Amino acid sequence: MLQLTKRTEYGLLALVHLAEREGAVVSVREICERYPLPRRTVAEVLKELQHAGLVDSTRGSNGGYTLARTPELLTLGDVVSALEGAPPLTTCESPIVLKGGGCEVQPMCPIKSPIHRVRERLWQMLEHTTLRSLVSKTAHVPLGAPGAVESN
Amino acid sequence: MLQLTKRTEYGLLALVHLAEREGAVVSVREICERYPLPRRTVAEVLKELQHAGLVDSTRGSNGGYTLARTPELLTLGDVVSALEGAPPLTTCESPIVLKGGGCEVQPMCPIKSPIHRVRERLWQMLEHTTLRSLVSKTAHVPLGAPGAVESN
DNA sequence: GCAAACCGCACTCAAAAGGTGCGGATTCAA
DNA sequence: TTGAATCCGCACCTTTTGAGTGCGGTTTGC
Repeated sequence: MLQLTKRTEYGLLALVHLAEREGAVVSVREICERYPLPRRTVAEVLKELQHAGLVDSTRGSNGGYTLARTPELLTLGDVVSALEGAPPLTTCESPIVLKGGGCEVQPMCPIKSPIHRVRERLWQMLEHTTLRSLVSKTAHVPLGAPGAVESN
Repeated sequence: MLQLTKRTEYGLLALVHLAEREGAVVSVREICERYPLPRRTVAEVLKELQHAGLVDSTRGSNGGYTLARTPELLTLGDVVSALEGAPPLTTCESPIVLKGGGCEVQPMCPIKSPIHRVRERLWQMLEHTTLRSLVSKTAHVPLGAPGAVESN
């Protein structure tokens, strides 16, 4: 499906919240008090984002996460590629080949190259959408009412 | 995943082949002799495309499919929306809402509107990619060697 | 009549996505 | 020093979605 995964949504929401808190160390708990998301899954996503170098983690009692870069330098492309991998968009390269030597020999199957163009345009779009542009227009909402999800 | 489904690939390949044959009635068998695709699944996809009005079908012995419109008027967006449905890109509208009234009351959750922008741009891209642009640059290859897949 | 093609329901199988159990390590503060 | 809050990491389960097939039927041309 041409759709972002829930994990990517969670990651975006978490990053938006981190950006709103501007450098503060933010715990998973706080994020899940702001948004009704499953705590464990969000934690896993943050961990992946940390491994990808998008956020830094602080362990211990007052630990949590912070953005590793400014929101201007964090793009949707970074998030998607960290959580879903670079998008192949089709599996054309692997199984589907023209009979009698098509894609393999002559790298110009009738469908592959246009799809590649679509993919590249999509990818450019993702890479030019910064986290800042996802935050800037929205008021800096103070912490909302508590109530995480894990307890369900 | 930010990726087209195999069915969409099959549909595109089939439509490209239909376009190459310029109005001829093309059977599923012929398509599967051209590309090593599972016959039944391709048939199912063609059927869906027919229900969506993208192709016309002819029943009987020399039956098959033809394009319902010229390749200039058939877009990637038509194909994707016929086979995958209009892309929501996120499920933001349904389950994820800000606590204490966010998306519901004030339709401006910090993540929804930018995602919508991304979605719309992607959608525009799909709608401006015509089947013609997927075919034009490739030579009109004559029928290749036979050999469908169903027999596997 | 027979073969080739499309039609349509429903079903199975496999892969992906989403989420959780459980124990551990680290840090802060009382 | 003890305990609570936090992140860490592996492995597992459940649900959803995607891909493909069984099987019988209908339509059409030779």
